Amino acid sequence: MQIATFNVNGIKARIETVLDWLDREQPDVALLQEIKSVDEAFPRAPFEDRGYNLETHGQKGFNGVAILSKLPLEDVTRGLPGDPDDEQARWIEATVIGAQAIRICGLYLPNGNPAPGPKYDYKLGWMARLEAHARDLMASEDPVLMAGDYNIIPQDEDAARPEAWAKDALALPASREAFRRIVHLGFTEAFRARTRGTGHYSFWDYQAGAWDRNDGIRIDHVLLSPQAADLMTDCRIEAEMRGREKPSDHVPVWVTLDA
DNA sequence: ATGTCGGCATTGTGCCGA
Repeated sequence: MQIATFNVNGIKARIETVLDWLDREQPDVALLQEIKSVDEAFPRAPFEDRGYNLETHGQKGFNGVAILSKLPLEDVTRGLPGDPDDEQARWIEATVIGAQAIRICGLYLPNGNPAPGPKYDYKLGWMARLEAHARDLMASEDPVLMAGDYNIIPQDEDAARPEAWAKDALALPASREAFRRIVHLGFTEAFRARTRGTGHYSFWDYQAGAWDRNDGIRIDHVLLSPQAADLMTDCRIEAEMRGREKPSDHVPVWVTLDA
């Protein structure tokens, strides 16, 4: 089973890019972030015509997540538990029914800039809720995958110019600590389980020729519970997508599971 | 630090978020 996470930066602006990608790469499951669309305005038809089941959790203008799946989806839930007053659309989860059932979670973690400030407080609060929910998911002992735009640079090696991000919400010590607390519940960070070293990025700013200079950061991650990690046979970043026509500022990250 | 982009409110362009 091939699963990809992809921050598309606006589904309406990116529709041709995303459809070309689906036709070429044929993921079984795709988790999309920053759809920037309400559910009623999401262009469902071209995805359903290609045989994808589609579940969205959108809002007007910002944020928004979606799950595409060629396999059946069951028990879909929307919104990260822990704060009924949180109106930002950043979490969706569903069970994908393949050779074995996998709980798949798509997330768009808050950016948090500027830090310090209320946006950073919201980020850390959201991560505390994520930790609590991840603990519950881990306790299920089912195969669980949590993937998306984490807006976290886990280590200095995950940035071309770490010094430029030292005071940014994506790399501050408190951000990294919150990410590690989640990983340390027992999750495997899929990419780093297979690839070491510098130079591996999933985001390049649109500004200042960041792609041309390979001035990137790695902020899109896949976390696997032990039961899911045991199924992983590959994980890769599709960096070449950043050089295509009308790219998102993020590229897809893929995992292959023997399921 | 800022060389860009998407969406919104809104009809020409400035603001916000990233």
